[in-house]
Amino acid sequence: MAISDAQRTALPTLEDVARAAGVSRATVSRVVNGAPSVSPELQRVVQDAIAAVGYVPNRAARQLITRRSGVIALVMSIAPGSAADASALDAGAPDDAVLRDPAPDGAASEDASPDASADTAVDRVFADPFFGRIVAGVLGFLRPLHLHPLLMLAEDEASRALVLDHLRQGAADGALVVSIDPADPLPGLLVQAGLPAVFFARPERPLPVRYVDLAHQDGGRLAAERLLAQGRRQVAAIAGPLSLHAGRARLDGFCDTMARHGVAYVPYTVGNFTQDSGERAMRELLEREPELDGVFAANDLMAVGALHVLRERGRRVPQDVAVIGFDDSSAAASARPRLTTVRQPVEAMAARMAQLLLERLDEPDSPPRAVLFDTELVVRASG
Amino acid sequence: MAISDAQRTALPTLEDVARAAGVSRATVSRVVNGAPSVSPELQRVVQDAIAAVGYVPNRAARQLITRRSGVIALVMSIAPGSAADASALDAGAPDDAVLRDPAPDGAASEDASPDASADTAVDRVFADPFFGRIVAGVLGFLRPLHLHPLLMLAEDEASRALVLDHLRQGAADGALVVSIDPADPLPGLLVQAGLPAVFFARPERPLPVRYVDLAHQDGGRLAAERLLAQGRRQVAAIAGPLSLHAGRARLDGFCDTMARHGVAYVPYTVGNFTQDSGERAMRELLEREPELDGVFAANDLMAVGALHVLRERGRRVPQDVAVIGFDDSSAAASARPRLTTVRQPVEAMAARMAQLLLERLDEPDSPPRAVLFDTELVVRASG
DNA sequence: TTCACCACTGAGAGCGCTCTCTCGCCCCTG
DNA sequence: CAGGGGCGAGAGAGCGCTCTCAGTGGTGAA
Repeated sequence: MAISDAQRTALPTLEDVARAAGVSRATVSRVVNGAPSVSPELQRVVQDAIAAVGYVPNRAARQLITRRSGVIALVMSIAPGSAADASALDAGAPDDAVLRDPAPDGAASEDASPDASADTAVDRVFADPFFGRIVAGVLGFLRPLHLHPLLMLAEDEASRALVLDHLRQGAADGALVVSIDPADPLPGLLVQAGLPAVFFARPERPLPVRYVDLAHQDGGRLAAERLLAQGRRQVAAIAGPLSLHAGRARLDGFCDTMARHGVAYVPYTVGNFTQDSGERAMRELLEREPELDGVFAANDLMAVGALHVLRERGRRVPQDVAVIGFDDSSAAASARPRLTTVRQPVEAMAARMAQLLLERLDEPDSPPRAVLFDTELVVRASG
Repeated sequence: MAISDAQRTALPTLEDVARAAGVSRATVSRVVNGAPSVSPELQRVVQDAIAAVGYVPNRAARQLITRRSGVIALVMSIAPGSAADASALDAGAPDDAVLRDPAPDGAASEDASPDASADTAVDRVFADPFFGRIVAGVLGFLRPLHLHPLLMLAEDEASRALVLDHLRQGAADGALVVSIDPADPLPGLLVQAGLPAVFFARPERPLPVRYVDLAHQDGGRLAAERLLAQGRRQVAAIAGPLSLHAGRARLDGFCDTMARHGVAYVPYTVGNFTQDSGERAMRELLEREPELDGVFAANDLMAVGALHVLRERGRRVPQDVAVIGFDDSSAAASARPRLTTVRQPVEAMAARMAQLLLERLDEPDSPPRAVLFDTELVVRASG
């Protein structure tokens, strides 16, 4: 990895600007950084000189002394063998067949896929609409502040160490961590290293950290109330992994509310938040409870899977069976029938997460705080 | 934005390690950077000292002299009023209704969505599965090299300037640019500024740049051949924006192949790559050609929209009408019936794009090159 | 008039690292 | 045994910036 010499042709420095403007380096620096006290005339002169020589400040030099990089790490943390034990599933439908184009007609095309991507946990993370929403939320908040997120992935011992090192080296001023594994050691490591971090969803093991989270239980309640209001009494649930707070709480909220209204028995199956697992779960539930008239899935992807199976089995939605999802992801609106779902304001949560980190950066000694977001029921056609 | 003083408690520097090891700063530096010539004993001593004092190199100091940040910018560039003139559509189905939870039961929850995100072009970009695939591909390639992508968004004059400034300031060594607007000035600006950049898809206006792209036309041909092989002759197409090369070429490849096989008339409608536009297009096509028996959509999202409309209209897929999509995105596999589609190896393309950038960084004077990827037909159930 | 006090600007010391240059040492050769 | 070559290590000069501290000139109060 050589040095990019090409246009290293001596970019202008503060010194150059100072010379051009006939002032000192310090004065130019003051102007560049929103001068607290530089006379208007000099300010003009310096501004002109900056424009004339085409000066841009060198981030590295600035960071060296200010100890601020102006970068925020966005860490997607997925430990292998995690709650998403989905590795065995969905590796392409069995009926898939790839017809390779035998002879590209003359074009100098190159088939350059060296390490053909196996469909790993990693790919699944980025394929989930959840990821895009997080990014959109973070970016929306950071952009006006002229900050940018550095995307990092932690999936094993090595990459976790790398993330920690990068942070310690000052590659970023702090980390926004989306951890989707209850046994993930990263949160603990970050705290231990004293690195500024804010989490999406509370860590599974209690830690004195800042985080944003959702009133999951309440979401489950909303779904239950909706089904109850429709007179559904033979309901079932497709839960998320019970090792995750989100998985347990959504289910609990649903079941508790049902129980409170006299529906004591709520059969459920555990999925892993993928569409395929939703399909499997729905099949199993129909097997067990052929008469069911309502289903609550702990996320939209699983709900969509349930929708497919119900259609395949000739059940009409919502006439025969009502289906309620969770998240209000893009999948909910594009499903047919459109999915009634419990909204999780992911973008707003992600934005808030970023805001919490900046607060922590500005006031290192402020006590850790958490922000809980409320859910809403988005009523569409499925239930 | 004050300084995070908390643990600024004098991180150990090279100097400290040198003292601890009883050697000079230079020697420690050599060891840290894969010493070309340091005696094994000394190496051991230094390594131990590094571990003992808990040293991590300071990136800023290093970057200041090496002029390498070890960061790659990943720029999503969307000019407003672009090909995706989707602003008018899909802003929530009209039948949506939000039931706000009136009284959260006591919990100290906070409804903190200050700038409630309007569904902007930005959100749409990140909601598209395409984005996740790009990220996954880039990350897959960069990660083993211990490099990280800095995510930037360029959507208007101001943010474009910001991206350019950041690059000039050395926030990143180069840029990977995904530009989804034919009129986007960013590619030109980057070239003009002499900044290292590689593009996903060729710039609409010819520029001497590196890029990866797809044999779009060939993909259209594959789709046509598939339909022809099934004896479909009343075919139609849902095209992408014709202002984009991808939009035109996919359509051209499809129509040309049809023509070559005696199907001279191929009605088509232009969509904007969203599911909604696919639905609208399908409705229009059915209106115009009630007898059609095959549809080629320029991407999977639009194909899924077509699927919905066909079902709604009582057409069986694939018995009555065959549907072929493009991209082989997650939407294709999760649709019902599963979507036959032309695969675009986005992950591999993104990885290659990153590789091209690193090559450019290593050899600034190497001539711009492009890499074209081939398509494949992925046969599933829809056609 | 004198002195304290601003308000503004300049000088200079580093931030932590890399890299060139130099030096010392050992080994090989004539 | 002297001289040359090569290798390993140290010294020191910055990279471009910020920030403290000192200095200058002007003003108002004593």
